[in-house]
Amino acid sequence: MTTTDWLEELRGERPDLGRASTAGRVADVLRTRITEGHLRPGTRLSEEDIGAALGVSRNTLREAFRLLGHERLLVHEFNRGVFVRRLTVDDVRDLYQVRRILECGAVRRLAERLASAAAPSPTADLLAPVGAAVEEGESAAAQGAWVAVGTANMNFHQAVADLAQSPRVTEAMDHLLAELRLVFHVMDAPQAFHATYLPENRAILELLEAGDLAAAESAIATYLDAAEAQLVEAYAAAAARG
Amino acid sequence: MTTTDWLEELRGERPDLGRASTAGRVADVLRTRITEGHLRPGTRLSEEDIGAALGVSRNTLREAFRLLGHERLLVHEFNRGVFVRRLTVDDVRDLYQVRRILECGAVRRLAERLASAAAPSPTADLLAPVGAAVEEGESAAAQGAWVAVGTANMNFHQAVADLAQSPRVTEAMDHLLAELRLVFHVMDAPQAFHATYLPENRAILELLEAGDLAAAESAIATYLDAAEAQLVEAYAAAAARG
DNA sequence: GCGTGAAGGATTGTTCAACAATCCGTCAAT
DNA sequence: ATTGACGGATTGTTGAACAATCCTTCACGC
Repeated sequence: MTTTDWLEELRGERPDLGRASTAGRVADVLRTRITEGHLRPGTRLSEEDIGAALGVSRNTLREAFRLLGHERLLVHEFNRGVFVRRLTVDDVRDLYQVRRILECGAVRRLAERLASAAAPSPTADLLAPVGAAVEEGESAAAQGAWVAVGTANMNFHQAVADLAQSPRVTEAMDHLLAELRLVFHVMDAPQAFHATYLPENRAILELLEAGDLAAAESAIATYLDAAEAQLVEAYAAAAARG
Repeated sequence: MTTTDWLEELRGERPDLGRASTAGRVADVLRTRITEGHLRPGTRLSEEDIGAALGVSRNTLREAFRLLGHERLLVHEFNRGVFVRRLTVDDVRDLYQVRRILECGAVRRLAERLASAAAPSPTADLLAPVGAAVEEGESAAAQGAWVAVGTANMNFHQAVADLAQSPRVTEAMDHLLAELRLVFHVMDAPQAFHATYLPENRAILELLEAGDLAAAESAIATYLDAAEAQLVEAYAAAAARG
């Protein structure tokens, strides 16, 4: 192992060091509680109450709110406070519109990169995260761990977007999926929703492994269309009830 | 005009009402100075100095910094302060990677929407902003207003991305172009750079108007490849000098 | 000369307290 | 039922204070 390897490894741990910010840690705590559904959409987050509960000052808490606001998990209404975001049906449609562009675009860019390199199919290490997510989902389903099935499904699509090998696409997809979690917790049975699409994930993986990226892209598109339709219907019904 | 029309119009003015925040206005001021090149990349923004100059407290200024940090115009280094972002060559490549996905994706989504509606070509009002940006650029070039040529070019690509009719894509493209402005100000002659591509913009517009969206998408892709190559070369040279 | 380490100043991180501005619910009046 | 005024509660913003950290300088020893 050379010196530059050492340094390169250390670079990877730099983000952990920067985590010392109090506001960042507060944001982490709130983010988890939101994405895991303990804080329902529409809930108002009182500066005083939460500040007292977490033992941080209002100013620091405000910085945490800003962080989550830009991730679209919170909305900030002037002179009224911050609320856990409540997504409209139009928001859900838009999220899937962006997913179509991002996920299909990632596969398409990968295809063009392979074409210019005269490679027949993606290398195994590129697809490793995708395959891992597929198996993670299947084994979770076998054990009946439905929550884990949901996160595995998210990991799968995150891995697909990561095929673009673009830090900005990765981050955008990360935020996008966090937003989508807001929707899932309003539904009745998000478990069944995710389990439905496990076979499709494997089919997409196999198309990617076979190097038929055009078919994979098209499979993702139809997957997203179906998921959007099902989700919009279920969400509209849930929203109508309250 | 019915009552609901009135109300719908008013909804569009809601964002203007929320603009009363001091931190938001401070962020606006700083954003302009950064994107217009008055604050060079790498510059450190002292909390005390800027707070005194703008007449706001450190806490408020911090909120403004946080806002711009999430737009990637500023970088925040713990215990060291905030700096105007200095983009690496890899950042430039990534920005163009995302542009390819977003702009081409927007056209592609538009094509699929037209196909499902059995429409031969996009409606005129959809392409109006694109056409306006093209003419804006050409008339600015005729008058030698090179700065205006640059903004017109940005408007063109923003308009292309807006074809996706997705609020999130619009916002992402907005932030992306703001980031790119950081690069242009480091170059020697950004004017000539933008002027080169005026004819291409018109060609893309005509392909869109003709309804040949596949050709338009491919034209955008080659445009972006060329622009990226030229920009990366110029930027690397400028970065090497200092 | 050169790398090491300590002292000092400057800047940021965080908290606290205070006041102004704004919103929300209540209640009375028309 | 709508309007208008009042009062409590919450947020917006400020200023000051202290701890933690970084950067510079300078002296020291090899």
